Amino acid sequence: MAADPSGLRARKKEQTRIALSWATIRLAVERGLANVRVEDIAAEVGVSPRTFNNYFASKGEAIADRELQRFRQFAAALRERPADEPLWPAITAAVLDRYALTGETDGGSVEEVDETARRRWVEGVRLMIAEPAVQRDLAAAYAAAEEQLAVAVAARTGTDVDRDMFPRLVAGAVGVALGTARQQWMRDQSVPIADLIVDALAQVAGGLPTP
Amino acid sequence: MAADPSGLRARKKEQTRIALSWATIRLAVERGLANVRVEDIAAEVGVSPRTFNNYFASKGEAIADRELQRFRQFAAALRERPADEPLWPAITAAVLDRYALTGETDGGSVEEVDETARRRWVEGVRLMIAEPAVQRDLAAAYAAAEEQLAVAVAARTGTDVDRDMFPRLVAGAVGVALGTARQQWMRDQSVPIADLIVDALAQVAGGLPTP
DNA sequence: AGGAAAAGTTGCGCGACACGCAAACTCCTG
DNA sequence: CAGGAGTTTGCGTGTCGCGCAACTTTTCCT
Repeated sequence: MAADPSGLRARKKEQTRIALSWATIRLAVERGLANVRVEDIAAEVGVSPRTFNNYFASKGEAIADRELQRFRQFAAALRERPADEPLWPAITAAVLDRYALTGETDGGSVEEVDETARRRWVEGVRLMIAEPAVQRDLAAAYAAAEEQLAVAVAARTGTDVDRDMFPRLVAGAVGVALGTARQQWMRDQSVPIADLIVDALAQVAGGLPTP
Repeated sequence: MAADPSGLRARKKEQTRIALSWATIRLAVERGLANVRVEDIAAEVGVSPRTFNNYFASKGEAIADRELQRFRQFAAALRERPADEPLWPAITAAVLDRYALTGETDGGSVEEVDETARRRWVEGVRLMIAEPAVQRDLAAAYAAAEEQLAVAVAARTGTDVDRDMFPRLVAGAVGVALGTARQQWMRDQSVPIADLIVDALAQVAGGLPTP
């Protein structure tokens, strides 16, 4: 479904999925989620309102989808790391590879935007994230993604997803680390997010020692 | 709001809140969430449908509320642990105190229920939890509760919730541990949940070493 | 104690949403 | 190029979520 380049068809589908997701985010950031109707999003993408619900069950889900995809890509990246690499270095590398370096900040073109616009955007995102509905779906998306990550971890460590808590604990811990890093970054963008991620992962991997 | 025995009023309020929550859970477990309307829940508790939404914004939120309260109680318990106790032992003790020992299994009376009924209940819960809507609100509830826990951890370790990632990482890790333990227990009830919790917390506190 | 104020509940109503269903349309396969 | 699987779309419907404005109950102040 996600990485399925089978037909030209699936590509188109994935394209509208992404378009819908971005449109939702953009509008929500600009006007606030409450002032965005499904109708608007559909119009923005040039598709029927009914179709929106074919892809997403709610606006929140559409918003969370980008984050979900990133997390999934990262899980996939982990799977393709050399098998003999120790777990935590592999995770860190995979995260930095697929998660932090993508320079996607906006709906399409990246480029340099003037500073005030960037601030406005970040603030908008902060407000959007604060929205209860978004929190819900975002959290759920993380949970779903962690499932996949847990499988990857299990494969790598020779543990069993159904019997051992280990893979799920690792997946969950990674999710927490990434989420916390993101949160921290939104609060203060003076430190690069990659550094925060590395730091958070290190703390988790180190057993959260009291500083 | 939660632990506010100020007036006789708040008590009553908390009572209906709990009643609504349990009623929602019970009905959802029995018939499946989709077959429970707000109207039914309200009727069960003897209150107006409109009132349900005064307490909860959705059925999912009502369901998640019990778990949220437990988590909050646990955060409170942590706050009252001796300040010189090391972090992780304090957390473990607080969890076992407030989280695992409450013998609440059903809407009210505990007692011994016959085995098949218990299994039916657990299975019902499993299905309920699997419901996307419930997953959403449950995850959100955890996130909210972790916020409080983070504050407690910060106070105990002399860190700052706004500047250090540490307290949030710890809170998140604890949440993951509890969630994973609960999940594991639902899959196989042969191991007491308290043991699973202790195990999960120990793994997290130990830096998730590959077994 | 008594009455005003604060807090909670209820009924009404509306805008929006989630989703089933079936028809129209599009792309793939042989 | 024709059959069929996969998608989009319009329509209809059952619920929601919540604002608003009475109405009732508790609390507080003098």
